[in-house]
Amino acid sequence: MTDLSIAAKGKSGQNRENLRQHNLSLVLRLLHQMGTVARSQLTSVTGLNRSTISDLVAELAARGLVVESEAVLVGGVGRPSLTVGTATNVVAFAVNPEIDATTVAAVTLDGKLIDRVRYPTHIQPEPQKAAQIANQLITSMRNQLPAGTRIAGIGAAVPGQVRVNDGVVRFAPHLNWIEAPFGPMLSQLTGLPVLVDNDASLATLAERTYGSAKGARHVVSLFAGSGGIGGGVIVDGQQLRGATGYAGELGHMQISNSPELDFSGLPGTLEALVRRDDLLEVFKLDAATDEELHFEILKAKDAGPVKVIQNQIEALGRGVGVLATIFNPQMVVLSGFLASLFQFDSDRLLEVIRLSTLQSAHDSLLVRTGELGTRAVLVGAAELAFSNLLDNPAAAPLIAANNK
Amino acid sequence: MTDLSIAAKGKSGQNRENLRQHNLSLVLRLLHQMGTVARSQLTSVTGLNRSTISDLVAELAARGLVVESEAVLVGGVGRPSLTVGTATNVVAFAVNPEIDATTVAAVTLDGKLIDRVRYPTHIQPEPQKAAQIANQLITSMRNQLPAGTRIAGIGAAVPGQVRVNDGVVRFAPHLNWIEAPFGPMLSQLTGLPVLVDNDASLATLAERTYGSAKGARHVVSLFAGSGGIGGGVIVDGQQLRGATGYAGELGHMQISNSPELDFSGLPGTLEALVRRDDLLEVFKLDAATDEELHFEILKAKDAGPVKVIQNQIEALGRGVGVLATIFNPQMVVLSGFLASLFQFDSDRLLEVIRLSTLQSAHDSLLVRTGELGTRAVLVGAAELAFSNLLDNPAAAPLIAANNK
DNA sequence: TGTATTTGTTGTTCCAAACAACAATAGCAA
DNA sequence: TTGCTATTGTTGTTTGGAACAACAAATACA
Repeated sequence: MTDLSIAAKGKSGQNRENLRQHNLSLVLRLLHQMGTVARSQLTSVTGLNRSTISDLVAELAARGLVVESEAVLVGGVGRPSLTVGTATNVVAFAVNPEIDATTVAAVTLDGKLIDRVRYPTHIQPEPQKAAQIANQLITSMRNQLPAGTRIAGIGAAVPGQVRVNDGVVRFAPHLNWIEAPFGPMLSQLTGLPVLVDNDASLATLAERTYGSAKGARHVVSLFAGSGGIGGGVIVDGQQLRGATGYAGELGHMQISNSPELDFSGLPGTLEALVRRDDLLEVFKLDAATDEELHFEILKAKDAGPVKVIQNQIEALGRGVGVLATIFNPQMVVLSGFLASLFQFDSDRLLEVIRLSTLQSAHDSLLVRTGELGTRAVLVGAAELAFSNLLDNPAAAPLIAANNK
Repeated sequence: MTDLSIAAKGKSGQNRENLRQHNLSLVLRLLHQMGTVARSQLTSVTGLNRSTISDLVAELAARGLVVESEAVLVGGVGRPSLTVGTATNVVAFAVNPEIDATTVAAVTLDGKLIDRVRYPTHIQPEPQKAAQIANQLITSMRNQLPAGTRIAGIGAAVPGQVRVNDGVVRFAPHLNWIEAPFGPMLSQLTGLPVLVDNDASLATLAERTYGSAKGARHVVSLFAGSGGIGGGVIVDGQQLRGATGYAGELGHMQISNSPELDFSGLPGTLEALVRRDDLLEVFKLDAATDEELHFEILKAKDAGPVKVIQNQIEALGRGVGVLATIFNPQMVVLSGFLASLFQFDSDRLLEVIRLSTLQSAHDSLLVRTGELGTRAVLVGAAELAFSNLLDNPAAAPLIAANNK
């Protein structure tokens, strides 16, 4: 029998439950993103009736997800509208294993990073070891959270290719992880639900929700760090995931005939041509934070470093041009030392981008730098952990942080 | 005030009307795609109740969009299920202006191409001229359609960059059209609603609905013709359109340092490296149909032609690799003479693709040739014309084809 | 021939959103 | 201060559409 593509995502008929779920989700997402809104705004934005919004907010409040305050936003005629905000006692944990450290953070439902611990490791941690570290940090954080705090889950941001469905890290070159079931491991240890995705994809999500791409529906972003160049794409408001979850590996697209290899062994890719290590080398640095590298780049004057920077700008511009042509996004967001390259000579970078982009797609294109810095990955990971709750506020389980 | 990104698409709250519309749309789409389905299948696929399906089908039947037949699909136990199919008297017109001809076709709601006329022109037609030709052909076709036939609208497939919102062709290099309001012109002449999109995007849509990518949710396709290389992308079942509708111009992505220019003036792009004209030249042909070129390619033995073909295979492989890495699609569909290149040496092409694709994304990748040939563009254009009807079966207007 | 199985049909129930009427709270003008 | 108007929240009722239940119809099979 012919397959039914349209309904491929399962039962796609909509019934009353779906409808209620959709509207609850919509309201919670709006609050999650905007922090605090007048109830009257919810009616005008959603197009739903006043009494319906009243009902929806009441249900969310009964579930402890939102709080109604008597707050008075003065100004207009008429009865002042009540103010609604997300509960501050619902949190998610973010986990970010890296080559030299594993970081854990706690983020509230309204996007505030309230706790953050970085646990340095001397060598790259095995998956099991990283999961143990994360578990310890999370356990300690749970106890420090105020009484009554509830946990939505854990989001893990991994610098590598992740099978999003089952939380298995297929290949993380810097961590030297291959087919590592990091999500299941961490879930086993903590007893909390764990979702895993690529770090750059999650940082993109954070920039879209809270950062320089806030509210944009079509975004391409490039994140650079010691682990190479990662990317993320937002298509019509949704993360691009692809058939098996590996989409958005923008650092690995070939843009040149150059034989230089990237960390995954592909030649002539963006990641092979725009390398942090090449910058460190020409600056004669052994290691450097992003901030240190940023200042080195901006104050570069000698011919050697300038030449390396200029070459990387050319390659970056080419890459951005290709992506802008393919995706026709509203904006491209550059983070990590890519933002430093942009600031070093934004005119030239924009010119290269223009020359590599189909004109139609270039007309409306914005190029920006990321706002969230190192918070992006963690906030994005928490965003992932909240996704179940945001999709289905009535059904997603919340777990008590402790028994204070 | 902060903008409300989530609700950016307008009122996104769902009420009962939306719900009914969604379910009607779902059922009609299923029938549209599968042609004929047992009613019991509709219940299992949609997850809706038997009586609800009964009600929905009855409403669609009352509107003349579907037909219930007593047909007996024998086999199973139990009472045989009624068969439902789309009405055959609902058609859309497809218009495809090209450099040397303007083609018009009539396609039924179940995807059958029932009429097709190609009107050759000696020089590339002005937008106004092409609209006039299309109008004449459509008027004539309308009169030949059986009594009672109703028209959903017109879809135009243009070889160039199209602003989908308002039907303006921003730039079509081969037709030499710049900022041509082809959609409004044609709508004015015919009195029918007209939607316009890029030809390759529409062909992709057709392959997804009826061709070799039938039912796939993540597809990248490349179409080659005399007008260069176009592309189309399906992301999670939806066409990739981008912020302003120009996304998917896959022929214009730079994959090499080569200085050769494509038809839009960009160097080193896929279109610049994989050129139909180069093949014609090495075969010493002045002009050729796709079929003639296909045979020339497959029987090529001399060093000269073989070298050109091999070079193009290398470039095509590179391009496909980049796209597979970025999108992680289920399959890549190649059409036009790209399919001929594939058949000439599929082993080598697949090898080049493998070498240019991130392994994770390559694991599950399928490469196929298009099935629909020259019908793809026309069927896709009709698909576009049907989109309003399929999205909202209860509200989209249908116009009598004639007054027989 | 009878039984189990599946589907279509009809009348009823149920639920979430809309609606209507009214109360509450603000600004503004006399 | 006192009305008047404008806007929002609340409460009780209505409504539309999907689910449900019971029954009839049509098949395979023992």
